[in-house]
Amino acid sequence: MKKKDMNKQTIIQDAVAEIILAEGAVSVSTTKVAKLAHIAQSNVYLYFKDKQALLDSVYQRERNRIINTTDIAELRNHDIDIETRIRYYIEQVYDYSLANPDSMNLIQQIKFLMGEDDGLVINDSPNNIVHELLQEAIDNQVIKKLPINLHMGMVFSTIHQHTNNIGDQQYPESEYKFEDIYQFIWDAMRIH
Amino acid sequence: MKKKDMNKQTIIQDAVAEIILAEGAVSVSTTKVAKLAHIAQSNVYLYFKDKQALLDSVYQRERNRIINTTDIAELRNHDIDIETRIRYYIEQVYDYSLANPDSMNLIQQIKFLMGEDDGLVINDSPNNIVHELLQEAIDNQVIKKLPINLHMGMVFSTIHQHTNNIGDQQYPESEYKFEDIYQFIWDAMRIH
Amino acid sequence: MKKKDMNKQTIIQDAVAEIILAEGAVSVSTTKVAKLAHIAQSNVYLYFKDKQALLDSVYQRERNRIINTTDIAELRNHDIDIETRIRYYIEQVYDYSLANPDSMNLIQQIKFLMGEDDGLVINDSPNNIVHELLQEAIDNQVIKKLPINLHMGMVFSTIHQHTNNIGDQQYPESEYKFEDIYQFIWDAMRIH
Amino acid sequence: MKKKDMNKQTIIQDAVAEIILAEGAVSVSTTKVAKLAHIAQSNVYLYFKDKQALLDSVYQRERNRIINTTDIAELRNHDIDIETRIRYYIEQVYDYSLANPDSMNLIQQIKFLMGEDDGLVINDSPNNIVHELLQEAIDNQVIKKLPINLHMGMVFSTIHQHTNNIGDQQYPESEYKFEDIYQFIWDAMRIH
DNA sequence: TATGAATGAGTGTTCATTCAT
DNA sequence: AATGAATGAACACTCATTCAT
Repeated sequence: MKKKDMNKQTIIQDAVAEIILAEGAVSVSTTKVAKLAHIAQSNVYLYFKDKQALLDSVYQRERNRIINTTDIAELRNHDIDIETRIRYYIEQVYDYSLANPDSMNLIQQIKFLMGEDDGLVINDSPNNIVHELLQEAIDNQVIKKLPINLHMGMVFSTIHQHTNNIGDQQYPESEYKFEDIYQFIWDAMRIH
Repeated sequence: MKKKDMNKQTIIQDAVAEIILAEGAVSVSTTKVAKLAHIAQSNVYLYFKDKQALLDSVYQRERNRIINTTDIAELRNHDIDIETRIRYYIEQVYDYSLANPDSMNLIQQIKFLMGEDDGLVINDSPNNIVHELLQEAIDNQVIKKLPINLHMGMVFSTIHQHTNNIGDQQYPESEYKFEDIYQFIWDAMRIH
Repeated sequence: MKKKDMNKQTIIQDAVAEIILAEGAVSVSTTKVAKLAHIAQSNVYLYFKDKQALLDSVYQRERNRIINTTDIAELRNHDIDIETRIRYYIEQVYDYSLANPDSMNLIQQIKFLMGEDDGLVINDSPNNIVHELLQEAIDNQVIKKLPINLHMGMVFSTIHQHTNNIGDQQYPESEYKFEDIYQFIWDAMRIH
Repeated sequence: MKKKDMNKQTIIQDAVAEIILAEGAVSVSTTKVAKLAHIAQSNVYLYFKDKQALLDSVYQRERNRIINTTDIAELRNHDIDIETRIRYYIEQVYDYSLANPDSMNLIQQIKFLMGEDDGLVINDSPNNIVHELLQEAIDNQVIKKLPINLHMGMVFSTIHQHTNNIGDQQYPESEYKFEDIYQFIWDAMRIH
């Protein structure tokens, strides 16, 4: 049993994630979580201050997964052409989203539950790098002078929609190449 | 009091809308609705079969507002250049969204609560016309051969994000013209 | 439409009876009754003081049906042999029960709801005649010296059970003759 | 306090039984049960899945009481004369009913609430033995060839009525001996 | 670390009844 | 005579959270 090695924290977080993906974030309750994690209900409060903290932690775990999976450092590498760096960024979001379709859904669900309405656009330090990158691109007149969250939101929502389409088996992954999606996004962003 | 003229149905729906916009769809409860509408809780069930029906009705009311506000018929007018029709469609979404920023948020919130994950993309008859339009555009090689919900999702999410930015006073409405937003969207869609 | 001739009282009572037979007396509510009778809920109170009065009236209606259907007078006819009169009484209960199986169930259901636990044994004036008859039979040492409600309860419960068995299609009505049932009952009552 | 030793399950079940006997099964509500058991209403759900499960458990508890109190095994002992075995069976029902008058009422009330209309005749394994016994008696022409539930219903309803009469203080227990009741029942069943 | 027991506040929903029209 | 609107009380059930052990 793999589960034996995991610590309880992780088991609980997994339960939360499972419920969110199956029934939506609204349906998460300590009762259900405990049942799914095979622990006592009160036990949840041993590992998490309250339900909010629990959801936060699941959210953060997913954020970290992204950060650890993707290579942000390169985005700051000014030796690389800015257009290339943006493409690299989009590619990473694309790869991550296809490899971890649930991850994006989790983040979206939790953000929605918490009442944040900027969709998948996340404002934390790793994303600040992206923010800087896009700001730089705007300043250098590489991409359109529009609010940065419009640029980012478009990247996320497009890729996420595409990933969900595949998950819903609307078409096979092979139907569209990265290049197709990238062209769509990049055409929007760039100055023609 | 304006409210005196309205019938109770409307008053209740307004209460629901108010709560959704202030606290999110998750927070809607018959208790709160009744309190805000200044009626007894049980009274809600005089006008709506159950909570689901209540939410549905609020959703439909918003849908109808869109349908009645926008001019779908023209989108089918084959005398008009297809590119112009798409531009016209985007313009309508843009105008509606700016004029009724809450409307989009209501729809989004209710859809989320009901567990539909295609965001603001709506699959009902008026939207089928849009669907047809975009399909025609794909067939005529006017826009990129990509899933239609990618095209539509992009229209909605971009405009909605922009509208929310204005609502959050991140910048004044005057900061960006329709043309700016349109260019962003259209560049993504069209074949270059 | 027959219903047009009936007065509302009757229509309402019919609705109550229908609900009781289909779902049990517990399920009777003014809401359901009104819906089934195609009248406004408040209208019920135009014809009946309250729910209790409504149920009482349905009960009484059934009682009267029995009284009007059966021939009690003969039971007091001392020109007739007492044993014959008892047989006649049992025969009448039997005939009525087979002809109106719902009637007995209605009475039973309503009595249950009202918390009277003497089953189908009814203590009102027409039954007092039966009571007298059986008392006379005890005094004359024709039937066993046992509480009269034991005698009566046995008559009712046996016949009612038999009727329900037929209703449940456990066996066809033809399977047992009145004589079979009568023998069972009479053997219990009489002194051997 | 005796109650301290009992576990909560039992306390709750007792509360249910008390309400049923005092006000009828219809009156059982989690609110009342909790109040009587001196616990919070929500606490009921700690011990019972739902109200149905609660009622079932009270029913089963009573069934088990009967099963554990009575001696069914002997009824199958073919070394004993069949007539004697039936008498033994009736005696056991009689003894149990007098010793536990509430028990029968509880069972009757719960069965009625659940919409089972075969009265006190119970179709579970211990009663199958009685069923077998009576079938055997019919086959051997010891008792009348009538539906078995007519035989059993008569045993139960007669004894139960008698017990209730005593409970209602219509007459003292001493007024009638078992032999009197038995004769009444047995005369009905047997072939003369 | 772990649990079961406990609870008050809240959920959606149904009910019998009243009243103005 | 008839209705629609209104309501407070009750219902079964779920929840997040606390606490003693």
